[in-house]
Amino acid sequence: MPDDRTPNLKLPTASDRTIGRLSLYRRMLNIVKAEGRPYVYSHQIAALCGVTPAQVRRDLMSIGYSGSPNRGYDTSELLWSIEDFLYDPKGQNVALVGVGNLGRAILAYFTGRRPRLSVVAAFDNDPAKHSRVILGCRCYPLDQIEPVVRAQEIRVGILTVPASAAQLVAERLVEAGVCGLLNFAPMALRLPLHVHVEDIDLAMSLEKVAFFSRRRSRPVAATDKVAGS
Amino acid sequence: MPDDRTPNLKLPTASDRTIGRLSLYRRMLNIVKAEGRPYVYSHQIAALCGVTPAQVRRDLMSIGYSGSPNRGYDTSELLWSIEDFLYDPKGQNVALVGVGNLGRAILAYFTGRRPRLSVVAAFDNDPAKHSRVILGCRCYPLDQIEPVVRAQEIRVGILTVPASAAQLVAERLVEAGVCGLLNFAPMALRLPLHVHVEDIDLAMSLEKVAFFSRRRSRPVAATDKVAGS
DNA sequence: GGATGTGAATAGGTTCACAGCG
DNA sequence: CGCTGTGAACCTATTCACATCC
Repeated sequence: MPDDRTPNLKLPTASDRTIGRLSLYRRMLNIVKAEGRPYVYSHQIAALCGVTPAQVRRDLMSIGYSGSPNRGYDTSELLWSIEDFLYDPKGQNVALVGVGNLGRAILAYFTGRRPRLSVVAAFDNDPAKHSRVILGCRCYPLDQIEPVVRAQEIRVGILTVPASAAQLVAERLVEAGVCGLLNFAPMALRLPLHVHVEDIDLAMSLEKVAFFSRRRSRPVAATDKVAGS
Repeated sequence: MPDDRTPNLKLPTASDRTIGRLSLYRRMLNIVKAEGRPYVYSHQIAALCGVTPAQVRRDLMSIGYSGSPNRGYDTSELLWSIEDFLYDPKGQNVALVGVGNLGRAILAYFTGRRPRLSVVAAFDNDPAKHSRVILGCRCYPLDQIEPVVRAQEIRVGILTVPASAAQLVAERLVEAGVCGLLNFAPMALRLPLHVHVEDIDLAMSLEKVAFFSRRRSRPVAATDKVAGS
């Protein structure tokens, strides 16, 4: 029995994959805009992102933005439209747990880069790191997760702790109000359904590449076809 | 017109997703084995990996390993079977290009960890890093890519360079014989079809998490359901 | 003419459900 | 019984193809 008391405003429903590509389009549109081009066609976006033009149009359909049949999409308007869809107008605070090699690299990668989504707190159980500011980010002991996450209204967490600690730390974050996790620990987290987990498994990815590199035929001719649309 | 001169041995065909999960199963089976359990059921593997039992059986089917209906799978045999399928018996050498924060973290992550798949060379255009051994890995200037990759028969590359350099570096690697790339640069690489590229886009992943964390309803009751099979 | 927007067709991956077996 | 192996159903994502518009 479908619930038809859905609000009138047709809230767009985009799949996981679509969200990822929208993030990509956004980045590429920034480049297009920087080049001073006021309009783009779907096939141009597609080429930049390595997808098909139909895919681009389908994705843009899902956020309800329409282009003009003969000029394509208005670069600035489309960019604004995607940002409006993807981002929280107030911005979102992020916490990172596990300030090891990977944690530091991730911190460096995100620090100061994006205003709408900033890593505002780091946690580690190494006392040598506490109270220090690492890459523009205050570092706290693990038992400060609860108060800090609550105080800064952090809803997104990045997990760069060893697999053995991941489940426990994740639960603490969720307990404190986090409902989205970017998990680098090679472990399947068991968490409440309302929490969205995105896994990045470096070892798995490398093994996949290694596997498929073995399967690929060696280059046959000097003039190989080129991948992408 | 299908080519039916396929060799008789039914070479297993596994999809991209399946390869990723096999890598996961392998890791979990190592744990199961370390616990001294000689047999596992598909539902146990499934629980450890956060997938469904049917999925596990399907995946194992694709590598042609069979279990026993009442004891499940022989842990050691299955482990061996997966490793035999995933890994090159001779081992594979890997090169990393871009020894920045992320590059170093990745190096630290993989160094000495896995015998069948080792990062044996790093490249960077910062002269301060040349000829040094960073995390057990010799660092060369970029113009040494060709000779080093050829000499060590490297077929897999890890790209941790800025987006602006990614395409060029990737082409050089491929030119030297690389046919699998783990790409951390936020850019769609345009490469010959025989090259397998696995993209890890950190910014995109974080944006996805942030997006879905906004959509998720806050916890309603104290006793939430738990995700996973 | 060449673009967009979109229903319909296709491809691909996951789950169901059940036969078969120990 | 409860497990495995697997055809078939299902569901999701992508692509095709074409009506439509400037």
